[in-house]
Amino acid sequence: MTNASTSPANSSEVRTLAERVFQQLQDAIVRGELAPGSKITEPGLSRAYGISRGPLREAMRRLEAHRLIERVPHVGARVVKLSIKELLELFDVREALESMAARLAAEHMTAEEIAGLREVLAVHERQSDLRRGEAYYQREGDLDFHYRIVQGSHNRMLMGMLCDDLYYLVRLYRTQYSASGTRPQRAFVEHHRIVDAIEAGDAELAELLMRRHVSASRENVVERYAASLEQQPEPSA
Amino acid sequence: MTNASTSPANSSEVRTLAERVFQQLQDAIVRGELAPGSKITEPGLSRAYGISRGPLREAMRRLEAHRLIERVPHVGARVVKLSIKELLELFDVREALESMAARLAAEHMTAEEIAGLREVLAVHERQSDLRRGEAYYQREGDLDFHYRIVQGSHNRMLMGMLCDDLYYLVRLYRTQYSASGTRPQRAFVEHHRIVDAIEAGDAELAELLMRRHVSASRENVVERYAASLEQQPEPSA
DNA sequence: CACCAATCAATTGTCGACAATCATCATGAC
DNA sequence: GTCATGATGATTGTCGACAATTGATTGGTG
Repeated sequence: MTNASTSPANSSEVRTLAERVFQQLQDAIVRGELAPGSKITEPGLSRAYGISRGPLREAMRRLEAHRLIERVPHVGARVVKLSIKELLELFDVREALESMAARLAAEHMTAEEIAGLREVLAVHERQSDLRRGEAYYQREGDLDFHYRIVQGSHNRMLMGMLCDDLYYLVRLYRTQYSASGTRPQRAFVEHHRIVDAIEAGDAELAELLMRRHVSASRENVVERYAASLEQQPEPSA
Repeated sequence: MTNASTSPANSSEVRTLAERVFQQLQDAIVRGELAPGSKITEPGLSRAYGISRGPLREAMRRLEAHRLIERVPHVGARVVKLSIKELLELFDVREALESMAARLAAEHMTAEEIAGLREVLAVHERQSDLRRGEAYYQREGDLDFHYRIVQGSHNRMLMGMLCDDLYYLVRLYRTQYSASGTRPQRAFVEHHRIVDAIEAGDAELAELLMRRHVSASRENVVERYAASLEQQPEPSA
């Protein structure tokens, strides 16, 4: 369940129309149903979802705040299209925030939370054994892992930034660049070592390992991009 | 000018009503004109600013996204009131993001930007000499300093998070807790050392120094809070 | 006297319509 | 043929009104 959130109204009843259509749009964007860079128009979405423009505008404002769409006054809005530059920026921010999260998790995580974290890794491993090529569970499991560590930081501000904002961008990137299994086995051992450090209460080590983990993931993206450029050089736009 | 922002429409003409009232409200909250914790109502603000509820709701949505107000569906909104816990959370996030910003600044800052940074310190020093007790310029200068380093990171995502969101919360805290000169002289030498590291292109050192700098500021808050508790212990609420 | 329930006022959520602004396309001049 | 210019269509920004939900007040009861 990567859909967990820190916001109050979530899997429980969604009180307002704007809230519901926001979640629907968020999902549609992250899953790639709304193509990145495509223009979205208020009357169009209003008709598509059968609601008025009022709640829809509120939903779009929230999407803008979460950096999933970009708006220009009097012009319109389009779904974000992560450039390679922005993608690397995202990884730098993740490196900063997630390493801090790991450090705080090592200090504040409870025994139950650590047990749950180990369970995620176990499930993860089972699925990784069963279907090696199938990367979907791998990917969702990866986010689940990071999710739990952020939750373990017990820092609500950090949780909001990562779980409510950045992780949706990460998922968007994975669909946009159709990034399949991102170095599964290496990431796996790194995950284990991070949990070990957290369980040992070694904040500094947990922070360092998480930092390397995200950084390695970033380098992986750079390599993939360089390879894709070599194979199919894009025009010098 | 700490009012600079990364958003496109800024000091230039503000195109839309919602944008304008958003900035006005943001200013009013940060300056403490709207008391922390006070309830704000749509018809009330609508009358006060002489606009309809439509643009006002959009402005409030943006304020909510920036964590300056808290909304509950069907109930209402109130100005945020930073608890000591949330304040410390804010400092942890700042430590993570600003140390990363300093590191990136050491790698990417241009000669002109570094010169501008030194100029800020010089102005800062002059004012600090002139009026030692007067902390206002000190404070604004402090934010100016941090501002420029974040800009120097050349990471737009980082700039958005820190300059558009967190720094407004920092200013809100300073008015809310009426925090006067936060250890001016020590912070000053720390600033100088950070610039030295950036100018030398020593990313690791710049990161470490910024980290300590923010961490020390955090400890200062903890001490002040402990002292205030001692002097005037609050009920065990 | 304390506690619970129903009514009521106020606020929020939603809707449809009008005005302002912008992108497009066609027309004409150079 | 190319570029500037004006009309046109659509979209965004703004407004006022109605419906739904909440919190409080008032009245009654144990």
